[in-house]
Amino acid sequence: MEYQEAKDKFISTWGSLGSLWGINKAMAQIQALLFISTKPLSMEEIMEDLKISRGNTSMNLRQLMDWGIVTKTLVAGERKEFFTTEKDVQELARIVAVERSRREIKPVVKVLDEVSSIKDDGTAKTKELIKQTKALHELTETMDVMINKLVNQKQNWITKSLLKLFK
Amino acid sequence: MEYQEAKDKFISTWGSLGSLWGINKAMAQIQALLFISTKPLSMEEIMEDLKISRGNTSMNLRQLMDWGIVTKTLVAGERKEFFTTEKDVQELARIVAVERSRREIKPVVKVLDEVSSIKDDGTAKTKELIKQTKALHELTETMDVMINKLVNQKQNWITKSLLKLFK
DNA sequence: ATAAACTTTCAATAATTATTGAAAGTTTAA
DNA sequence: TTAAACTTTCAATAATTATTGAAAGTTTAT
Repeated sequence: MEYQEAKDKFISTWGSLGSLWGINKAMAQIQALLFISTKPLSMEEIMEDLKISRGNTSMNLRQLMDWGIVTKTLVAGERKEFFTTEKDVQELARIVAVERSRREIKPVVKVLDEVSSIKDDGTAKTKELIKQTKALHELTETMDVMINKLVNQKQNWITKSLLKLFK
Repeated sequence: MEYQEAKDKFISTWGSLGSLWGINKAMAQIQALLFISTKPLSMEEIMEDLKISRGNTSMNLRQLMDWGIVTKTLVAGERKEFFTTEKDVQELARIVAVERSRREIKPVVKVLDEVSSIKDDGTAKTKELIKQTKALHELTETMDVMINKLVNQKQNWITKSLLKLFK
């Protein structure tokens, strides 16, 4: 496999994985492109390489910056903006985990808490709703705590966690 | 909040969470409905409760069965089929984790392995591609091992894991 | 065998989500 | 200032994904 083929394969795989995880394709592909780039890229270069429009590139770069995965970099002597992504995989994974916790898990925990706190009117169906959503609430909250715990180990968190689990 | 409102809120939240995670809305809603039901439900009842068509119900029930989350149950004296979902949250989480590992993570690990194994032609961009995809490969594989490790503790795996991590 | 009761399939359609591109907005250099 | 260089916004459109519903398929009881 040649460089170009490998590159395309990586970008497209990362893109479809992204959309499977609620991150849109272009966003994932831009990140992938920056991830394997040896230097910061301009909007122009990204558009050209991925064959996507200026508008699309602009919007998705913004989202990536909102996630804290991509940052603007100044390139000496250049007027236009250049972009880079976090290059350390562990730090990348940390950011993604924290963001997903904040955006997706926490709101669900809140709803589960509300739903499981309704007044028990004594009927079987109400009891079941309360019981099951309580269990789900507890699970989701535990998972969230776990993620945040894992992720706050900073240095080498994945390896450290793995070791603990294997004991 | 009354029973019906709480039920609707739970089902719709679970539904949108589902679509955020690459599971379609109807599929997640059917599972949610079964999860809080006090008895097995027929296709008829599911259709009616969620206001979705027969075809949609049939297809999504099949998917839920493929995932191993929903099972057909025979109800004495009834000809039609009835459905139930796994009611234990920890077991449910285990099944989902194993399935996602199989369906999503493993194929990506494979691609990353292929891409990171291309011949190093000495250019900077090839070196960078290899380096970064290798790092991603290692990360993804470690995470996959971690998930499978977590999940194979069977009994009370989440609590057990949390304890280990807190030490 | 037949027909009623039920489930599945799948082409057509609807709903949702992503993408474009050009106009509006902003920044910088001279 | 002004105008060129650049970025953002957003209504229109395209692409994708989900849903319907009716015909075809299957099972069961008689």
